[in-house]
Amino acid sequence: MDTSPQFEKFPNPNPNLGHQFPYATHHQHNDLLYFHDISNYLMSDEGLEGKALLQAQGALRNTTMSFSDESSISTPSAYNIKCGSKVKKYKTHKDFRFAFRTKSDLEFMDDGFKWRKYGKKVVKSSPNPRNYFKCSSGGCNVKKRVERDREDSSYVITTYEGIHNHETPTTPCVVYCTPKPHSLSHASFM
DNA sequence: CGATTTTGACCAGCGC
DNA sequence: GCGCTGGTCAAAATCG
Repeated sequence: MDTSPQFEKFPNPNPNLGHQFPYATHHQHNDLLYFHDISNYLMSDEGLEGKALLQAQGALRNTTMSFSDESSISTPSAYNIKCGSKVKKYKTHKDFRFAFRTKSDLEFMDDGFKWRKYGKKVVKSSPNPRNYFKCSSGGCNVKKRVERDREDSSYVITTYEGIHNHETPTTPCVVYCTPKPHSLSHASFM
């Protein structure tokens, strides 16, 4: 199952993959929303649109996402993430962070947005270097960090910080999926 | 030649 | 206050 499945294309007609994703939890210590098993569902090499990605992920089982200010969907004034029975409110888009873990040979996956790399750092918590990106769209302050899983370097951990205030520059949202045996190295996240 | 990446330096936060 | 650590800056190098 691990033989380069990320290029095996299974176009998903429905971006709201909700029930197919296992679950999401909050990281207790840094308030990070973690989508544990998205590694079962691999991203398109054509890109994944940001808000659609969030919405698809927000449709994870037991997880819903809503914008409290419906009049301003592109730059909502607040965000609510429901994860199981817990609801986390984010005051600003800058507060909003989430991470997911994806099995991939590719170091950096194309999510449909244009990113500018601004740093690379070897951190003590991992033998693999962490890469820092900013959205290169003017006025958009979304950042992401990309690093390989310290316990299994065939996985890439991507952390997004903030929500884009613009549309994706490329054609969005086809999610390819290949089931793989469950393995969760972040069991401590609850 | 402009955009992007690389990489060492710098800075801020935190614990001791 | 000091040292450690993670995050960011910015000049130089590289790329398209």
